[in-house]
Amino acid sequence: MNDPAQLARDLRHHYLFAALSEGQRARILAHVHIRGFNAAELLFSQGDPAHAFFVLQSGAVKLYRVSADGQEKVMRLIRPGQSFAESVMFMDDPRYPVHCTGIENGALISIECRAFVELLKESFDTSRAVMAKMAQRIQAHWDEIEALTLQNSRYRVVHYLLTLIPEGSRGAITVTLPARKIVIAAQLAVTPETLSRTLRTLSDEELIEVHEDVVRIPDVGRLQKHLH
Amino acid sequence: MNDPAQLARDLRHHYLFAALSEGQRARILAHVHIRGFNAAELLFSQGDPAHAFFVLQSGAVKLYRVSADGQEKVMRLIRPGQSFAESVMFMDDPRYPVHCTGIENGALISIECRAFVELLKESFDTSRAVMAKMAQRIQAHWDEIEALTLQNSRYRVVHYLLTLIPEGSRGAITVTLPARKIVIAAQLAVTPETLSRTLRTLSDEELIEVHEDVVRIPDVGRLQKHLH
DNA sequence: GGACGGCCTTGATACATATCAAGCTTGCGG
DNA sequence: CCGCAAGCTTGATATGTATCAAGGCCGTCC
Repeated sequence: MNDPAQLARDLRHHYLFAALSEGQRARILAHVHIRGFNAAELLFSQGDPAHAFFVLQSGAVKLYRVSADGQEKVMRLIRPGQSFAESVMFMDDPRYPVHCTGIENGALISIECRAFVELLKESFDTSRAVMAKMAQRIQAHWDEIEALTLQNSRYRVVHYLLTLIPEGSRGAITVTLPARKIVIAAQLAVTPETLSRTLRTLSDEELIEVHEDVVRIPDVGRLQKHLH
Repeated sequence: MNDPAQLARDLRHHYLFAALSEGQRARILAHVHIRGFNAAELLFSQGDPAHAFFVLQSGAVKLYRVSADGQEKVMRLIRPGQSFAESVMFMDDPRYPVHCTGIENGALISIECRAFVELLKESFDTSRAVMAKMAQRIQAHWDEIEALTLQNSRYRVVHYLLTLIPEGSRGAITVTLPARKIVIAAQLAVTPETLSRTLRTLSDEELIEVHEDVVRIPDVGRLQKHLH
């Protein structure tokens, strides 16, 4: 897992590195590190000075904020292959804007901001890839703000389930929840109780069947129509 | 207002154009256009194909989404000098992710995406400026998502008032609301009634004084302490 | 193997904010 | 000058979701 050659192979097809030449890739690898982490391990805190951004190699982490009274809002759930905190590359006083904690044992790849920005100067295609990714995130944020303000908790739960299914699925499909329900609830900005009740209601309406963390959707089209 | 030389002067110090050479600036100006608009005029709709992004020259516009039952959420209120929709430059199927409508008569500068991306290829400093701006927006979105999920309406109103005052102000200060209260309420994701009641409560507590669209804050520090 | 502590569910209740409704003010058009 | 629509405020009521509370299940640790 800590093998540099393996790491190079892992990153070769990642959007952040795909457009680089062999030489560039070799150069940046000197500034790429990997570390293991455990479930529940705090990886960084909101406000910490930020000199690197990340790609998750394995396991899972959550990015979240906490209110004064301890309530938690999960901003993103990160799964292997996903990158996060690229934005800190472009800040004047770079600090992580969220907390990051492991939710499953895994390994995290860190990329030094300064070195990667140097690469961006040389590789417009990489810059464009970064900008495209940031544009996607902005879109996703707007969708989330809309869901939080214009839609109710049922909509958010249904919508979330639909995001878990592969692109363009029809008919019956089974998905596995990517984290414990408490974490999913914190991502959807509802209490665990409300999530539980919403899933029960959807089950009673025979729109879904829930067994532990496995959700069967007998008819994707019908569920979509129930987005309210 | 439609004078190209004036337009060139307007844009020279804008972050999107500041890093360009004279030649580059001249070239992009052929792909920059300006148009007037009226209050309440629809400038584009969510889902429209997008070939340009914008800088507001004068007046004001709102970027917003609408729910199935007609409820409106203002995503951003744009004032002169501010740019918006830069993200569409980097989309595969570029479409505006929000509606845009004038709220005061004004003029809008549009910049053709294709031409600007060509410039980005040549000017890393401009690319970096765009990326920095996108990073700022992502930060702002996270702050907004936090405010919507972890904080109540009173917090959002107080926080909003504090964003209106100049950086680092202390003591007494007077601000003018940048739009009608209905629009502000739609931005804060509360009803006009709730906004009205919240402002009244704050007045009763002598944290603010409201006269029409002018808000006097006798003690900024005291208001900040009341963020809850 | 038993006890403890999370996680999840379900029920009862509380509360923040929306909704509905009415009245006031202001600006504009006839 | 009057009437009317739009914006804003204030009051009464409704409602969605949180909170509080209890119980069941399961995995882990002594």
